[in-house]
Amino acid sequence: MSTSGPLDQARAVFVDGMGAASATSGVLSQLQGRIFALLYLQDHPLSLDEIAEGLQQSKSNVSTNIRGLVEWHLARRVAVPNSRKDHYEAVADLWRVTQEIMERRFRWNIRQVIAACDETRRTAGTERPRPRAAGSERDFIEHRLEALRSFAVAVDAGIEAFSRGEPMAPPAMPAIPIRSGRRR
Amino acid sequence: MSTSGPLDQARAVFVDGMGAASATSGVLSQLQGRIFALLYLQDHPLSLDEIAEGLQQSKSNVSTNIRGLVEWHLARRVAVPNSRKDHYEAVADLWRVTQEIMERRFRWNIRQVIAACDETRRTAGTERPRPRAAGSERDFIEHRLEALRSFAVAVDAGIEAFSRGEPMAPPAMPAIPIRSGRRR
DNA sequence: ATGAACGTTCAGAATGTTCTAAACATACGG
DNA sequence: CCGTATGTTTAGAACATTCTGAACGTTCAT
Repeated sequence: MSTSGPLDQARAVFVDGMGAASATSGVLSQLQGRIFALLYLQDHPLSLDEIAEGLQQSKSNVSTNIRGLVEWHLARRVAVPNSRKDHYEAVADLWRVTQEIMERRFRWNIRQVIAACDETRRTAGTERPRPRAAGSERDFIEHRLEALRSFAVAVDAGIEAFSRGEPMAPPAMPAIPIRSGRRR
Repeated sequence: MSTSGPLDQARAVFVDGMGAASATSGVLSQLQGRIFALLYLQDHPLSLDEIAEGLQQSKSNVSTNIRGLVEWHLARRVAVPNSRKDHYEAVADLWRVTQEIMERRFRWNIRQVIAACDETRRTAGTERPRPRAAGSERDFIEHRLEALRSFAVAVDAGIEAFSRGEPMAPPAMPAIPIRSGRRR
């Protein structure tokens, strides 16, 4: 068993650091961050058991958490020739992944805000044509809702620009030699 | 007591919607979102008790949660002339607030990633000059760390651009009549 | 000084999340 | 068909977060 060469030690540092970052990211759990980190510094796919053993977690916990990673397209399940086990590798194209997270997490979130504004306006506006003397207060609310809504729309557009377009030199990741299914 | 006009009903919808959005934002708790929503649609500051009553929460809970809102500069504590109570109002300049959140939350988070890369590199590199025959693997790790690091730096710069500069028409919020310290 | 009006802190209850081990399901080699 | 190897589901334990009411400290009017 290859216990703790200096490279494994480095991996441990990375796993901890990325785990901490993930825990506060609002996107990934700490464990998902740790799994990703472990995979990311590996030049070959790892099996569930290897991951579980490397992170000192139960297989079932790794299994459920890795599903999230695969859904976010941060990891990929790959077949390894002479093994029946599932193996996983980190996705190398971080830009693509980031786009996806922007789309599915942040834009979705900001659209919740937009939807809240719209729904509120509908409630405030069409409840009755002019139920009682509250003209000015109603206008104030309308104004604030419009302000928030247009702001949210602007942010949404901004995220889209950042995500869809190529805002600041997508790092390109020039062909790392991954050797996706190797072994033997 | 002015229980549930159509405007209050609209506020309730808004409070729920923003609460839901906040709960998944990774920045604010649900209750913080609800407090902000309540304040945002009010043309005058509210006291702790008014907030607590409006949201059906204990004063202490509102007290602790509102502190976070004030720290994020989403709400402001204001003095109201003839009352000893603290009063709070929502901040209207959402752009400013968003900048702050970008800075303090997202950029800080991405720098964690950068720091993790750097620390890992230090661990992998200077542990010993060349401890044993693992040349290629070490290079692979170095390469991946550099890829992630430069990506993170690019994203960091992107957030800064989005935040510092004026990316897409900062909605401007043209002078809403707030009547900050009104009453009587 | 005294007491009423406030906001905050704190201990514990209520709720939610994360983790484990065991049961279960599925495929595969004999 | 079996039994073994494997991934997934599930029940509940461990842990964390959120909420409440009571205790506390401060301020202010009397």
